[in-house]
Amino acid sequence: LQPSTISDVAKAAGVSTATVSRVLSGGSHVSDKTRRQVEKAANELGYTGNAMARALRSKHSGIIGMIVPSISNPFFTALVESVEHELHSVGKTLFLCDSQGSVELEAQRLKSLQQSHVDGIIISPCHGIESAVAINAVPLTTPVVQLDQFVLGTATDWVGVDDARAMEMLVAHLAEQGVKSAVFVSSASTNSSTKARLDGFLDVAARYQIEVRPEDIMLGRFSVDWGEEAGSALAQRDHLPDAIVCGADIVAFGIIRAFNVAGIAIPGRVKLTGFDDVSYASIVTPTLTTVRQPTRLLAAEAVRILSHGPRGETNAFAKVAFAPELVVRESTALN
Amino acid sequence: LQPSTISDVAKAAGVSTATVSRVLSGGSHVSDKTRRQVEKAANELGYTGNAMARALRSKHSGIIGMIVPSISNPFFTALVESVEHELHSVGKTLFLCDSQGSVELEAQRLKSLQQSHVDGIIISPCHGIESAVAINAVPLTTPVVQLDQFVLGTATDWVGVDDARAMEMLVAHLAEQGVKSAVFVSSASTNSSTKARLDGFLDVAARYQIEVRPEDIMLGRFSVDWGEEAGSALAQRDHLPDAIVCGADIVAFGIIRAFNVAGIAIPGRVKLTGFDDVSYASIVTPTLTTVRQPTRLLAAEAVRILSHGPRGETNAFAKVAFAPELVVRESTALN
DNA sequence: GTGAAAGCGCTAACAC
DNA sequence: GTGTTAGCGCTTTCAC
Repeated sequence: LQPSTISDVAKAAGVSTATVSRVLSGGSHVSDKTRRQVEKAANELGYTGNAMARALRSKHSGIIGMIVPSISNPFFTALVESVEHELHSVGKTLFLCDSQGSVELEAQRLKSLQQSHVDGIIISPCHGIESAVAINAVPLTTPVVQLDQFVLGTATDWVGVDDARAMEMLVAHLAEQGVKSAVFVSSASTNSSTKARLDGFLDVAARYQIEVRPEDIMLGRFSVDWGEEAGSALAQRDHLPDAIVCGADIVAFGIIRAFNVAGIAIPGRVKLTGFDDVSYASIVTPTLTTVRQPTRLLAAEAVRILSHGPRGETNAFAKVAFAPELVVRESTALN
Repeated sequence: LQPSTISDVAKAAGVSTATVSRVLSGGSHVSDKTRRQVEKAANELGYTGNAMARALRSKHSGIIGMIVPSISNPFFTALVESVEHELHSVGKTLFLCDSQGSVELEAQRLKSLQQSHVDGIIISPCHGIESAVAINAVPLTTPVVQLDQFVLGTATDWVGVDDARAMEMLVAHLAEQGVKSAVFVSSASTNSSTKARLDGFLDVAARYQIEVRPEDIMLGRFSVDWGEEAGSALAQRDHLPDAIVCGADIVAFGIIRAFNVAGIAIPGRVKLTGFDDVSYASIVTPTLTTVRQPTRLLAAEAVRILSHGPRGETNAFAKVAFAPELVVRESTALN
């Protein structure tokens, strides 16, 4: 009833445990005959191996830990799927953690990954500043790569998207559609993505002479609920802006919901844009104009970086920004 | 640079490793003085512990493995979140795997969990029949609970929702709205959820004298794409049914998309229902009438069952079916 | 090509 | 209360 061990197999095959180990792990320097004996014995005993014992001894577990702020945000879901897929193709497995947007939980997860001696960590930090302590507490022996957000005052590789470029494309498109004033709705500006997108937005808006007043910058959380809240507030206003630019698709979904209730037509009265191009962006009504993050590429690059193992002291950290892609849909159509 | 071990701490605190172990794990039978010494030493050395060594020795890892067919299906996302939350509250951690709807991948994941010697497995099987071999291959020492779907010919606990009851509520509601004919769109009937829902649907439809012809049962996959495909096919028909009943919300989303394109009004021309009540059900247009699965309760029960540890040979397996809840929204409104 | 032996870091008996 | 000892199941020198 107890799972069989390597020595059970050794005994059954009439060889030493060392030989069994050799056969089972790549198996160089073993005669074909012993190999077959061992494989037969292993099969008959239903030997599966003990990953912990192996990891304890060999110092690597084949496990990559990943921490995201919210698995229910479809952007992160897609990211996780891509990472999982990518890891699988290099024979590694994923240990997924959700920090629920909490710095404390995030620190806890990070520590737990550390204790599990994972071979590397991919983290989408939940806070652009406060996540620093936890991230810096990870020993340098464990390679870490930040995905999406980059935390100030940390020293790790980073993979993300070129936010400035994305806003450039988005705002240029809006200007083309005749937009003269816009509102920006996103998470708190302590989020590095929001910060970069907001900076880019303001910059490009100014260049296109699109009006953005101080009260037109509405910062809350990356959630449908916050979008809905902001949307309701906007619906109360005496006059609406020409466009609403959101820092994430899920925020835009909230706006759609609020405007549905308020009876405000999109894109008729207001144009709307998102960010990420999650799958639901093409399902909601109206379908959402947004900027696509190349999640496959992001994931592949993050995994590639981790595979290089712990880095030397000297070489600089990688900062890889992928080009986003503008996806025009109904929510910014001309009236 | 190397992470410090228990013997480093022992040395620093001037005690034996056994004492350090006692302090660090609950710590009964230690004097306050030594406890403080040990804690001080551990802190100064930044001791974190090695989960693998502990698990190897103590025979339990504190890790629960979970396998779902598709993490991007928001129903499973919600389930995962709930399970994660529930596990966290009992001090366990989650090892999440995505089988991508593939029986082979599922078997592989299951084996990998087994090798990792997880304390228990929560699985939403991807196939109502073919998943059996892999599930039955799990040693009886590892408690397994099936969530959502139940695989024929397996002997484990199960937690899910009362599908028959759900269809009863749904169809009764449709009948009330004057529906006289309906189409059923879901995954392949080898999926036990689809099977139960379809059986229930046909049963109740007959009772309410709602017409369902053989070609009105459209079985594909649990995905938005399949919904869209089925929706397009329906849109071509000479005359539409009064209602479309979907086996999952995401399938209904596909129908919405297809009907949007085809210019068929919901609920004006056709009424539409989903199943699960994922968060997007209240975001799409029209908002979706559906049946809510109590994911919190499902997760809590699954975790509760696992916490009881491996079961005795004698006692029967639990089959816990929670009551669903009808959620009426725009997609079934009277014209 | 194969075996013997020494641990990886930790916990659980068992002494004292 | 605390230390000593013996492994958990595996990999990896180092002999032969």
